[in-house]
Amino acid sequence: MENQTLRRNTTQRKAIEQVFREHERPLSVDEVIKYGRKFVESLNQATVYRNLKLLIDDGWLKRISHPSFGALYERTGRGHHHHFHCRSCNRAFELPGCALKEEGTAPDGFVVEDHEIFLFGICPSCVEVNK
Amino acid sequence: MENQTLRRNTTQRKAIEQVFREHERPLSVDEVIKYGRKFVESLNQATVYRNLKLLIDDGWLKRISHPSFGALYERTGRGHHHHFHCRSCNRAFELPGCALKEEGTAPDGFVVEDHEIFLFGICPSCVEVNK
DNA sequence: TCGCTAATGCAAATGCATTTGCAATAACGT
DNA sequence: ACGTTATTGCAAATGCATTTGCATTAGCGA
Repeated sequence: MENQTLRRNTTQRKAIEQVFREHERPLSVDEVIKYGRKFVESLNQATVYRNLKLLIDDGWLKRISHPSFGALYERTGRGHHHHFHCRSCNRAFELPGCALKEEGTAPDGFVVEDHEIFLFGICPSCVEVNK
Repeated sequence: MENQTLRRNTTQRKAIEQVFREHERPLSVDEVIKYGRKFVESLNQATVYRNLKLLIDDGWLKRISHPSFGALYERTGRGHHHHFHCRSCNRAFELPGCALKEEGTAPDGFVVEDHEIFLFGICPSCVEVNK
C-alpha cells in the first residue's frame, strides 16, 4: 500500500476555511481571495484555486453555478436548500428549506430527480439601507 | 437621422430560425450548428454566433444559462416557464407553468422579485426507451 | 533546531467560448 | 442582369477562468 502524501496545515488553507466559517453563504473565488487576505495578506489566486480543489475533494466544500456569475463555493452538509442573489449588493445567500411545489412540477412523462432554484431580489440588509 | 443599414435575409439566418421553430426547446450553439447544417451544409460557427446575437437584439431569442452546460438559446414570448435537463439524452426542455410555492419561498426580509428553476431527471422519450 | 518536501507566490500557459479581420460570396435595389 | 455592400466562411485573435512550472518558503517529523 502506498504511503499517502502528508497534508500540511498551511496558514493559507486555514484562512480559507475560516473565510467560509465566517461567511455562511456561497462565495466566489474573488470573494475568497478578498476575505482571505484579511488573514494572509499575500494570499495568491493560484493558492486559492488549489485549496478550493482540495477542500472539494475532501468533501468539505462544493461548487455551485450561479446563472450569471459563474462558479461559487459553499460548505457541504447543510441539507437541501436553494439560493438567493441580491441585485443590490450582488451577494449570494443560502435559503433554508425547499420552495418547490410537491405536485405538478413537470408534465406527465418527465421523471424529476433533482432541482436547482435561484431566487433574485433584494436581501434584508439592502432593504433596510434603502428605507 | 442616420439611415439604418439594411438587413439581408440570408439562407443561413433563415435556417437558424427554422431550427428554433422545429425544436421547441432551448438549444446550445453546437445544437444550432448541427441542426442548421441539415439546411445549409457549410453553416459556420461564427455565422451562428453572429446571427444568434442579431436574433437576440431583435428580441426573437433569449439566452439562458444552464447550470452545467453554459449558454442555451430559446425563443422569446413563451411566458413564464422553467427548464428540465434530461440526464440521459442531455437535452434541455421547456416546462410550462411555474412550480414555485406561492408562500414561504424565502425567509422574512428577503424581497423575491424573480426566480429560475432547473429540474433534472429523465425525459419522456428516454423513459420510454428504457422500459 | 535541522532537513525534507509540500505548499506558496508569481508569471506564463492552457482550455474554452466567443469575437474579429479579411477575402470571397450572395442578397437585393436599381 | 448588374453593382453595391451586407454577410459568410475561415482562421487567427481575444477574453476570461483556471492551471501549471518553477524557484522560494514554511510545515512538521525526527
